[in-house]
Formats: sequence, C-alpha cells, structure tokens
Amino acid sequence: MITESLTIDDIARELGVSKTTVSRSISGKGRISETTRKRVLDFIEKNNYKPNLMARGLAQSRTYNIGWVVPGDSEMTMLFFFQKCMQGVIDAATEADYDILITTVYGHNISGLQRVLDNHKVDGVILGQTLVHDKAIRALKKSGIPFVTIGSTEEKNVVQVDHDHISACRELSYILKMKGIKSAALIGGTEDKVVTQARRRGFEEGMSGVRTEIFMNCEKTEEIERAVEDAVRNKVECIVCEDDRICYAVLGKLKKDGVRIPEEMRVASFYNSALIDEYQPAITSLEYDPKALGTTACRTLLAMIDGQTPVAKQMLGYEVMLKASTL
Amino acid sequence: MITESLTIDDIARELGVSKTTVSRSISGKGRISETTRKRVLDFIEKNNYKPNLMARGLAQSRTYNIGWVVPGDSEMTMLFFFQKCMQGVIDAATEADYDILITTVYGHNISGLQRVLDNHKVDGVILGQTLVHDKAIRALKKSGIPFVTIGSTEEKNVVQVDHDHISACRELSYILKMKGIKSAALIGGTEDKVVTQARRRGFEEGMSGVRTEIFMNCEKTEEIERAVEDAVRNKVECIVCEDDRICYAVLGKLKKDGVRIPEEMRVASFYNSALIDEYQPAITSLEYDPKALGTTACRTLLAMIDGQTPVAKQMLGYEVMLKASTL
DNA sequence: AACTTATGAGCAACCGATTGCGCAGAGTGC
DNA sequence: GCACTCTGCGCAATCGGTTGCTCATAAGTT
Repeated sequence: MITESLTIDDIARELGVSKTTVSRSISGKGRISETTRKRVLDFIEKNNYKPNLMARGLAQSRTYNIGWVVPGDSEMTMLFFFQKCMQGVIDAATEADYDILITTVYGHNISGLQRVLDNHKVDGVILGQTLVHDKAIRALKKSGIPFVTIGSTEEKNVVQVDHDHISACRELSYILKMKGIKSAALIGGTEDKVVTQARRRGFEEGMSGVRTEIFMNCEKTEEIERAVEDAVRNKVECIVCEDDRICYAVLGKLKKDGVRIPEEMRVASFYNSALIDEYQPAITSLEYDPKALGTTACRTLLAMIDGQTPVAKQMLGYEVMLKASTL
Repeated sequence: MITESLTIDDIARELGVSKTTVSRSISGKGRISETTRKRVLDFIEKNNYKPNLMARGLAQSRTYNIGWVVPGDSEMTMLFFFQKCMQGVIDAATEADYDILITTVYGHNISGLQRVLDNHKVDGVILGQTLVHDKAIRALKKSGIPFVTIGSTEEKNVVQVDHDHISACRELSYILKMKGIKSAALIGGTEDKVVTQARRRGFEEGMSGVRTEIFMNCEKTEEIERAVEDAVRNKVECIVCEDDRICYAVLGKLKKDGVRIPEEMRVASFYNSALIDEYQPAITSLEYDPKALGTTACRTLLAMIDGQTPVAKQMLGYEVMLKASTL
C-alpha cells in the first residue's frame, strides 16, 4: 500500500549523473555547475522527490527533530500559554525543516525526557518551563545536547529566553503605588516554579513602602478564597494575582461576596489570557507575547545546533496594561 | 561535547561476537542460544547501550514516531481535552517505545501535516479531531500511512475511535424529558466539527415531543449570550450546552441577568471539564474519558503499524451525571 | 555408522543518504 | 609550450543498524 518513494539513486540513474551530484545539488555544498544544479532541482521539483530523512540523519547524525518539553499536569491557564508558545516553536522549526517531538514531564519526574535523550531522538530541546532545582536541566546538561529554557534558572551556563518578570512585576507594583495604593496583597501559587518566585520578588521590591501581605502556595480554589477573605478582612486596597488562573478564582470570590471592583477592592494580574480578558471591569495586567517566546527559543536552539554560540539570556518585552479594575 | 555513544560494532568487538548476534539478541528474532543472549543483554544493560534509532529506522523503514495532529487554534476547553487525550497517546506510545511528533492544522489548512507525511517522519498518525469533509483525512488516505481518527467521519475505510455522541446526547435528552421538561434549547458551536453535528442530532432525537429551539454557530461570547436571552425570553425550561466552553458563557450570562439555576432555568452540558466542574450548583453533564480515547487510538494505531487489521470503529463509554442544575 | 534435522552464529548485502579525496579537462600565467 | 590552478563531477567509504543466506557442529533417527 505504501508507495515506494523515489531515492537519490533513482534520480542519479534517471539523469545520468552520480548520487554525489544530486546530493550536492540539493545541499548547495561542494562544486556543481549551475546548469547541472538546475537540471537536478527541476527534476526533483517535477517528481516531488523528498530525501529520506532517516538516511540523511544517519549520515549526518541529525534527526531534524527538536524536543518540546511541557508539564503533563499543567493547569488550564498554562495550557493556553504553552499552546501559544508551541505555535511559535513550530513556526520557527518549520522554517528550518525541523519537526517537534513532544514530551511531558511531571514535576521532577522526567522519565519521558530521559527516554528521548537516551534514544537520541532529537537534536536539541526546548524546556517549556523551569523549576527551582530543575532535574530536567540537569539531565539535559548531562546529555550534552543543546537546549534552551523558556524561563530562567539558577543553573549556570544555560541558554534562557524569558520575560523579565522581576522588572515587570516591580513596574506594575510601582505604578499601582503611584496611583495611591497604601496596601496590597499578593496571591501566588506554589513556589517551585522560578517564575512564581520572580513575580513575588518584583512585587516585594515594587511595593516597598506600602503595607503588603503575601499569600503563597494557593493552588486550590478554597485556598485562594481563604486568601481573599483575609485580604478583605485586613482592608487591603488591592489584590495582585500571580497569574490569571488565580485571578479568575479571586474574581469569582469577590463577586460571590459582593465586593465591588474597583471601588472596594482593586485587582491586578501578572498575566492575562482568555480566561479573564472579557471580564467586566477589565483587569489591569501585564501583557506578554508567549508566541514570541517560542520563536525566539526555537531560533536560538537551531542556531546552537548549527554550532553557533548564542546569547546566554534573552529578555523579551512586556507591557503594563492599566484597566478599570485598578481605577 | 557530545559523548560518542556505544554502537553495535563496539559491543560485538568487545564480546567477540558478530553484530548479527548482538542485533538478534536484542530483537529476539532469529536463533540465538539463551547463554549468548544473556551475555549480550547483560553487557548492554551494564553499559547502558541504546541502539541508534536512525540506523534501525533506515534499515526497517520505521521512524518509531507517531504523528499527533491537533488544531492549532483550539479554544481553551478543547486544549484541556487534547491534553488529556495526548497523555493517553503518550502513555500507550511509550509502552511500545514510540514517541510523539506533534503537528498543528488550521481547519482545512493542513500544510503542517502534509510536510510530516511527505518527509516520512512518522509511522502512523492520530488525528485528534474530525471535521466534515476533512482534508486531513484525505491527505492521510492518499499517503497510504496507517492512521486513526479520534472522532467519527463520513469517509469510508477510516479507523475511528469515538464516543457515541448521538446516543449519549439522546440519552441525556431523554432523561431530561423524563424529569418533566416541556421545552429545551440547544446552544452549539460551528457545525464543521463532526462531534457538533452528532450532538445536535442526539439532542433532536432525544427531545422529540417537547418544544425545542436550536441555536447553532455560537462561537463568540456575545453570540452565546444572545442565544441565552432568546431562550429566556421564550420561556424555555432548560438550556443544553454543546460543550463546556459554551456552558461557561451561558452560566456567566444567567448569573449576570439574575436568572436562578435550576429554579428559573435548568442547565445541562454535553461535556464537563475543569472549566465548570466547581460551579455551584453542580452542572448536569455527560462524562467522558479523554485519556482512554488517546490510549485506545494509539494502541490501535500501533497494531496497524504492526500489520494487524483493527476494528473499524471503536466506541467508548460515557455516563450521564445528573446534578443539581437540572433539579 | 550413515543420514537427516536442528541449532547457533557469522558473512555480506542493504537501507538512502553524505562527504573526503581523486582526477580529467579547461583556463591562466609566464 | 609547460606548469599550475580551478572547476565539475564521480568513486567509494561511511553512518549503525537489520536480515537472507550459508555453514559448521550437535542432536536425533533408523
């Protein structure tokens, strides 16, 4: 059933040249007359020849695949983020004729990644998220394969692409302060993610001088709701949410308790996806471009695979979007 | 930097046997004495040898990859579904030492899939979603590669894994009718997806005898809200939502307008993910197992790759979960 | 004892590309 | 006219496995 494909030998025979000539015509390496080259490429075009990537891979020790590693248990808001991000990765990869092999990890359980590395199924890896003391990073370093992380890490000699969450959150906090806030609460998730820590730090730095309350490790809805109750009871003026999943829960709780936004409580979020972007009133937040993260990471990785030495840490831009929820 | 790996020749030399013997020891094919086999496998285990998959692939024309095709522009609720589903695929694939190559398509724009097929990067494909007149299915058929769809299709000779949405929706509708509903509205999305059509049909069949109103092609929140307004105005007793993204919007609108559930309006959904599962009151819905879809599809595909003839259409179970939202 | 069958293992071709090296013929310089 | 360089192309090895075939030896049969 599977139609046998054209091989480089077929073409060589058909055109009365050697396979070397065909190979060189395609790759552009080596010395080939323009005439011959055209002839070969024309034939290839006409007969829709596609080189066998396994053969090519074997000869060059390349797979033309890159690994894309994401947590298998991401919550919804992260899924959205990863989807955008991955689309950026795919776009950049496709440009270079690479494909994406996807692997999931569960926190520090990286057996899936390890398998892919052991089997040499990819030429490089993009790690979609970084944890504190990330085992995946250790494994990648050990494997010797080029890799790029989306998100920062404390590990040395790791090529990273990230938003400057510390500055971004500092800036947002600073602006809120300028607008007259005298107290603020941060509600955040578990601190094993680097980004969570960064946001917390930015918040603390930016909010210096005003009364702050920090509620970390809020994962379940009840935990978030309890934090909201505390914040309201303590007459905090503004709740800052570490991501929009938390923000979503916070908004639900405030509505349930009849707390008006922004009159009785201001709300801001450090990330804004479809989950809250239609909310009334509109929520003040930081805007990032997840897709750009993906393309940047992928292009960087491809350059590394080609033997180039990349910029160690690339920081992408963000924008503070002031909306009605903070007046 | 990249540590050169052990090859089959290294092992053969080291053990004083031929590479044939090593290869046969690993694969279990051919005649090898148990003693020799043990010796080889022990050595492999000790030295952590992993065969080069490109070489193996070249020899066997296999890639040990399967393609996983999902829409690149899925909305959130689908992302959640695909994530679960993919995890099932990954689990089943890993068991058989296969990996997942991910490709996105945009409706009928299947250039990404076509590339993967042209380049022979996968041994088989799982299509995550089916459309009416699906171009991806045509392309897959043409390629001659084994493939399985998650979701049904009108195309002939396609191996499918699905839930019986028609029966499920008929059953849910029937139960609602039994509980005394005299009128019901269906709010659904665009009808290019096969599953959307199936749910509509199940609804219509199950609701025969009661007054029904059908609002299709509701994608944007405003469209859904308008449908809700109409349903309320027409004094419909129950709104049935085609998926939980729609349900989510419906619940928001009802709350905004102060319509009490279930006293003034009953609500049921054809799918229930994290988006609405904490809602108060709890929402009546159909429960599916997306992960099982993934593992079933993948196991079936792997069997096909191994040359077996699979069951043409496998239907997985579902469960009607009656909750407070329908009394 | 002679003959057949079973077993264990190796030789070498093959999968389909890439690439270092060699070589013929054209072009250039003096 | 001679030596030298440049250009265009092919030979054959190589990447790391798999597999059909052969063959020596052991085991079984009469």
